[in-house]
Amino acid sequence: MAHDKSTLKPTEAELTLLNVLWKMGPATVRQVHDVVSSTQKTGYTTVLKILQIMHEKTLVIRDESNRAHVYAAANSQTQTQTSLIRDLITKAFGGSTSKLVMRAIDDSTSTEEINDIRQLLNSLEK
Amino acid sequence: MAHDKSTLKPTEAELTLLNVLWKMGPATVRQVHDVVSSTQKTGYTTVLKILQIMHEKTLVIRDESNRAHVYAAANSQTQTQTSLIRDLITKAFGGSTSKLVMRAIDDSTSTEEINDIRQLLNSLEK
DNA sequence: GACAAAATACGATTAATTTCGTATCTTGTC
DNA sequence: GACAAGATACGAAATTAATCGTATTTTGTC
Repeated sequence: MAHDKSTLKPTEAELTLLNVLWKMGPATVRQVHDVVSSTQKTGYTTVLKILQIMHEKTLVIRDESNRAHVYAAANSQTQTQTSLIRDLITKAFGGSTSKLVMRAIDDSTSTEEINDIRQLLNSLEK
Repeated sequence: MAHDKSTLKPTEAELTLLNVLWKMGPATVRQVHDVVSSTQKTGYTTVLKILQIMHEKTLVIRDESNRAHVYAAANSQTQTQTSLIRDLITKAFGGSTSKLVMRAIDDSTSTEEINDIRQLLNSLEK
């Protein structure tokens, strides 16, 4: 089936690069590679190729005015997170947000996290 | 990198079949296919093959004592949901459960869901 | 303007996933 | 025990994802 462009889900490798771009802001291939390769052993041209593919998919935008192209995430981290979690809720939680939240919280969740969540709920109008 | 068997993440097609098995309990290929094909156009042997692959990966167990093998999910729905959500929290939310919960709840979340989540938080010991 | 450094483009390979056609096996019925 | 129905096994094609080597292009410096 053809994919809906607006809700295109990044692959794992793509998400890794998006995380770098969200953190650093617009960056060249070299800058992205420097960050990524500090954690994983990934070749420079691999990062380049994935960014090029992401550009075709419009997951990133590209400024070509300089020799080293500058890439930036096309969608905000928030938008992407929302899309990913909606997808998971649909496919693994029968569409129930509350079931997902129940599973998300477990013994390893810190008191701070729990309190943050409580505050969030308090701030809701509903 | 080699994959850790215990936290093996089902693919999308595999998750679809697991959802059926969790709902129906142990079932034959035919039974699973009947359910799946009511929603999607998927061939019988495709379902068979995926279940066989899942068996190799130990995502399902198989009772071969009858001619039509009976498949069952190897892990509970709860375990799998927990594993999927942990994975997403790590890869898309920088490890923060509260950030994930913030994104999970949006305008489309019903009052009932919100109240369920409130009750969950109230029932926590923390 | 030649050279070197450093960038992109391109193509090919490998691996994983999904799909399904065909072959084969099993078993109840006559 | 032959047949047919219906099951599994097997192999291969099609797709998507991930990787990287090599070729080519760009540009600052001498």
